[in-house]
Parts: sequence; C-alpha cells; structure tokens
Amino acid sequence: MSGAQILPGTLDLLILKAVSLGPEHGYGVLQRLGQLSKGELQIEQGALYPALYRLEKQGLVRSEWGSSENNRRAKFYALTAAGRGRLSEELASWERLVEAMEQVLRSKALAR
Amino acid sequence: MSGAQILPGTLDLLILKAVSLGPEHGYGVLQRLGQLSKGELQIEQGALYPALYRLEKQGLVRSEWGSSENNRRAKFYALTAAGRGRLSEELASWERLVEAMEQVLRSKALAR
DNA sequence: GCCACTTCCCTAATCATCTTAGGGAAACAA
DNA sequence: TTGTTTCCCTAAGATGATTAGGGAAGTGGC
Repeated sequence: MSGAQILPGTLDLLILKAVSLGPEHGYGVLQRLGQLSKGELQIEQGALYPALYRLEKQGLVRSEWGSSENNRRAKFYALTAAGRGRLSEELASWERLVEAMEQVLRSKALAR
Repeated sequence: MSGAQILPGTLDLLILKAVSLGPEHGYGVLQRLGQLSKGELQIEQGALYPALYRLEKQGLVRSEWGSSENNRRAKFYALTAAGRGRLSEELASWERLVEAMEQVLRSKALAR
C-alpha cells in the first residue's frame, strides 16, 4: 500500500470532516478520505467502525440504514449539530498543534 | 496548565529536534520544547524518559553524565549521525502527513 | 447454477504509546 | 532542618491504533 498511517488522535477529526461533506456510509468514508488525501491517508476498518460507533454514542453523528450506490445494505452517517460544533473545535485544536509543531521544527537557534 | 497535549506519534520527532539544537539533558528538553512552542507543547516526564532511553537504544542519540547549569547531576543527550538521518526522515514524514491532512480539511465539495 | 470477487458491516486480540502516579537524591534558600 | 527546585526513573493504567479474523449479500463470468 502506498499511504502512510494516520497520526493517532486525528481519526475523529477526519471522520467528522468526511461526513460533513455529505452523508456517507463507513466504507464510503474510507474511500472519501483516500481520494481527498490522494491515497496518503489509509484508515483501517478495525479503527473506523468502532470510531463511528463512538461518535454516534456521543451524538456527533446520526445513522440510518439505507442502500448504497452499489445496491448494498449500508449504514449512512450524517453530522449532527453537536457534530458540527465538535468538528470546528477539533479543527481549531489541530491548527494550534500544527502551528506549535512548526514553531519548534523551524527553529534553528536557541533562545535561552 | 495552558498547553495542549502533543499528538501521539510526534514525541520522537520533537525530542530529536530539540536535541539537534545542541546537547541537552532530559529536563532541559522539556523546557526547550516548552519555550520553542510558547508553552503549547507540554510533555510529561513519564513519556520523556522512556523515549530518551528508546532513542538511545536505537543509536539515535548518545548520552553522557555531566553537570547542569544549576549544578545538578544530569545526563546530557546529543544527536548521533543516525539520529540526524532519522530526524530528517521524520520531518519529511510529518510534512507529508500535514499536507495530506490539509488537503482533506480544506476540501469543501465532493470530487467523485 | 456455481464460484470468485467486491462491497459492506462488525468484533476480538494484540500492541504501541501516552498519562497518571508514584519514588528518590542532591543543591540551595530560608 | 525544612521546603523547594532540579534532575532522574519506573510501574500501572488508559487510550487508541493495527492485525486478524468472520459474515452476508450483490454481481459477473463460466
């Protein structure tokens, strides 16, 4: 496989973001993330489904059984209002962390 | 405390980077990272010392007992040649991941 | 009809890594 | 001599991923 593993701690953010683009079933979330990241982000099913269950239990997504484009039984997930709130929190938190990391990683001299 | 927790998986990179700025002891690595990130990145000692041990066992850093600026017994760590190699690998890998994350997080519409 | 393949769902065991929560020693200040 | 800071370290627990299964239902080739 080409892609890298994701960073632990970013899975919920990625799923919420994927679902925010429109209702999607689990398997579709994987493909959607794969496409959007040009194959860089590969998520394992063993991580995905428990995460979806966890997000639903927290009321951040809601699910509904339906039928996929390929005529398969599929559980579609959609973002809730609470999910939108959490998504923007996680986005902000991600940006802060990346900014902090960049400050460290760019530094060339010591400030003591 | 103000700072956020770091992302799991980024600790080795942060430590290698900190040590690459000049030999430092464990406690000093914590302060150095705190300063460089303006307090955003807080690393726990319980995570730091095992990580330093692990890095040394892999030959990425080498250590030497000495005396700190505050006249305390301290073990100073310095980056090895292998450590420099690993650091640049981890840097590249980090950049790739951030780039992939940004592609996903910035997307506003579906490309199917 | 039958078989292989794909799409979709799910769970259990394991592993890696971090937090929490300790403990200890030596220097310095009050 | 007591408390605080600086430094080191380890063990237990939690978290969150990977690995490794299994199952069912549609589709296509033969």
